Amino acid sequence: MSSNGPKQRIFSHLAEVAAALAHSHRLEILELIAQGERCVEDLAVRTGLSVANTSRHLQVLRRARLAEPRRAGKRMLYSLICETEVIALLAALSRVGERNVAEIERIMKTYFHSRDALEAVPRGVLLERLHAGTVTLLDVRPADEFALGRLPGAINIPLDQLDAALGGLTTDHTVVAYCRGPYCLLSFEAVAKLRLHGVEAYRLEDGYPEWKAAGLPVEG
Amino acid sequence: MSSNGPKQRIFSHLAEVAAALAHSHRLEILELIAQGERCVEDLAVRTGLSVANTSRHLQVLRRARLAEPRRAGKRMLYSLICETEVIALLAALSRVGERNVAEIERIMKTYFHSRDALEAVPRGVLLERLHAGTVTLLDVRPADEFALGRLPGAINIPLDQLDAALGGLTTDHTVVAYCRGPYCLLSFEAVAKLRLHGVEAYRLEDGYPEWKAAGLPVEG
DNA sequence: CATATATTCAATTAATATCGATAGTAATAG
DNA sequence: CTATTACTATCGATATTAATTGAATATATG
Repeated sequence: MSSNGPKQRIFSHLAEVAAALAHSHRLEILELIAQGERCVEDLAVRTGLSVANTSRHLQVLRRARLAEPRRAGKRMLYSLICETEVIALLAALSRVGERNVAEIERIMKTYFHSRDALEAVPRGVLLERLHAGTVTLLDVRPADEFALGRLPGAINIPLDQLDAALGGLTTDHTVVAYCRGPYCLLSFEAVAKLRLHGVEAYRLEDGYPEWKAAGLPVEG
Repeated sequence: MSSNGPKQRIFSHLAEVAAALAHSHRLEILELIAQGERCVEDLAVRTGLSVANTSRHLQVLRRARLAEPRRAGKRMLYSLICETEVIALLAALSRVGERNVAEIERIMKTYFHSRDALEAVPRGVLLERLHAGTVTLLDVRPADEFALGRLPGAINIPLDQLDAALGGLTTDHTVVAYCRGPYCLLSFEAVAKLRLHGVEAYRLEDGYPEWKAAGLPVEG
């Protein structure tokens, strides 16, 4: 805790919010609930953490007022509070991290042998092309996340079903793939697969939560 | 540290950046060096921390690549890296904190019995009124911070000299006061003093670093 | 070399993450 | 209505990590 001035006390409160972001598991949880509300066990399974640990992390997010549960029967469904602001904060963190921590760039480049090749389409460009009808919009997240909310007109082929679907896919259109957010790898891999099959494919820069936070229309 | 996927590793890096923000002393240090570069001892004096502790905190900021020193003789002068992004991150943190942590509002209201009365002037409005020449711009930070950089046309009367200066102050103009940033209390107190003396005074919302980060012109 | 300044070290204290077990709390089966 | 089931939260214990201080070390100046 703190001390004298009101300034110190305010900084302490802001520091608590930052502390809630200061753990990779919590960032992962935030990315997940940014897709839509999720119960504790669900989050535990997806993150590979124990339920007790997941619950503990959720309490931390709750105390920092970043996330909030509502009861639905036996479950507690967690979601972001003030989605727009929280997502903006995560985006600002990513931007600083990306610019400052060269390691992040390195990981991206190592893992995907050519991140540059997997060009990102900005939201504005996608909007135009959706209007013009010159693009197929592909959501490669798991089906249940798709069900919780999606970009308008998107079709859902989860990444693990993409290979199977590629056979029957007719592609006179360019494909734009999206997933959970800037560090979700699903869309990267999807674009790589699509290109191997000769499809002209691109990633949407950012993912569903950022789209929604930008006030753009969503379905679901 | 972490584990398997590249995603986990990226989140770990972002978490390190967040961890660097997760301490009130470091937030205070960041606010100070956002005014301009500062040596370690200087920061220690201003924050009331020991030099060793200040240095330690600066190393944390350095590792997170939020701040960076340059040598100047015997001193190491620290400043922000990528000012614009870092200030945007701090602003996003403040916005979430302010909206989510009701306590912050409460502190502001308790300390200043009427925060609302101390209306904040947005940057755009100030720009217009500066152009029109209908406003006196007052920088109430310490003289050395003023020397490091300031808004164009501002006059400097540090808060602790304001009472003395009030006698000789002729005020046919509205006064807009600014200081270090949204949680710096100097401008609040200045506006309160000015109003007691019958001057029509307002605070600039945010402070010098945010002005500079917005790409607006500065002097110095 | 003596001085001023900054960093690092060693040691203490405090906070956080994690796990396994236990204790709520709400739906539902009887 | 009660007992059971299915989740979630909390507690106690341990391991890890962070903050702070005072002393020691390093780095530049003159």
